[in-house]
Amino acid sequence: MSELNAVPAPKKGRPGVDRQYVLDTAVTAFIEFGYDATSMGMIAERLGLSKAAVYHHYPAKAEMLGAALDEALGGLEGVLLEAGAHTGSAEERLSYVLRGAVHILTSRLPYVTLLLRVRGNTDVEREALRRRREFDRSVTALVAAARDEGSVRSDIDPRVVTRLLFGMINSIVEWYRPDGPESADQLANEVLAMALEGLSAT
Amino acid sequence: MSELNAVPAPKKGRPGVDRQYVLDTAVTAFIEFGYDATSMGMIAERLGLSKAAVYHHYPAKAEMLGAALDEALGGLEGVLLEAGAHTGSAEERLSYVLRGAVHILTSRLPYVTLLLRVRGNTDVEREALRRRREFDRSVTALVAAARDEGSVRSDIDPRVVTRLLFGMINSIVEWYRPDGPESADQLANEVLAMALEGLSAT
DNA sequence: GTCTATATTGAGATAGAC
DNA sequence: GTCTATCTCAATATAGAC
Repeated sequence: MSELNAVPAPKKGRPGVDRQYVLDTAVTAFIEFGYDATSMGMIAERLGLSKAAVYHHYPAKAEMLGAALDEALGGLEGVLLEAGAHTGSAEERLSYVLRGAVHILTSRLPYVTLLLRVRGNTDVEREALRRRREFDRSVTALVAAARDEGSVRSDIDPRVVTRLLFGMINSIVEWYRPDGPESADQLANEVLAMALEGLSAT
Repeated sequence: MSELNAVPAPKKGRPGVDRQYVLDTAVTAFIEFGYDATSMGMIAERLGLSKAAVYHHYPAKAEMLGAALDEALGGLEGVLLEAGAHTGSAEERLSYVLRGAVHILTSRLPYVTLLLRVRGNTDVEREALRRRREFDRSVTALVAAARDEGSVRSDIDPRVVTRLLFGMINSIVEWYRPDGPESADQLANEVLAMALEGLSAT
């Protein structure tokens, strides 16, 4: 994955920008102003280009969104695949998924941020929501398996548990900053601790 | 507070709609399509009125948003005031706030949903964010007090704890439906259990 | 690969009649 | 309290030159 907010257009040869740089600039603006409120003119201005030049790289605003959402979903689906390859207990696989989700969330922060704001008003958004629901279903199955093992509390519906867990995890995008005082690993440890053991003093 | 999605314009005398009905119709649309993507024309259409008639009730689209956000923030600030009036331990006051937040969230669901999507691009939104941050600060202080009491874990920064707690709580707006199988009280119990005790089987 | 210029659509908001 | 008609502005997207 590329660095977002990188220095201007790190290209050799001809001046101008590449697709990735256009995408990251657009994503940054989408997050700042919201997707709808971000005009192609604003993206063009940030790139130092005309609107028409932006359309040369992406044929529509919605395709930029689609490319960004695919980065986020691909990462999360990858974590699930890796967890499925493990041979340990359901609890171990669940922990792996939760930690992996935090990792994807921090390493692909802008893309996941965008994914979590999608509401499903266009085809691109609906397809992203479909993949996200599929991810949720898989995690819910893992929670149910861990409950059947006896390693996870059984007094709350696995669907509710999963939603609350990912409510906690996903909220990280609201405040985590890669240049902040906290490393991604440290954050993942704290999130796992809160999720597994809760708030109360032991 | 009024019922959202109520039956059409429950009014006596002249036909026509009142401010509250206009607001609730607008809020429902804002949630469905996003604030920016919702046009005054769409709101008018749902009301069975012309755009001009909508402007008779609210002088601007932003004022509808402001009124909705005030409903949400007023509720949360009220919980904080009530908690401050209690004389118990910090832990008890914190539990009261968490439970009260879940209650406001479910009883004023559309307004809180809107609040949680605000990004701060207009004056109305920035003012709402300011009040929300103030609320967060108060809760963080309560978490710190509970930690000093020894009732809350001390290995994680109170600010991180507060953010994760409200990440979990706020995520309820993404899936809770008042007509669903779960009562608001039952949900509050489950959320408190997950927040305090965590996921692991005891 | 980038530009200027423009076609086209729809937005928020207002005027003034009924 | 509601309407029709309209103003003004900005959006997405395209045409065609360089």
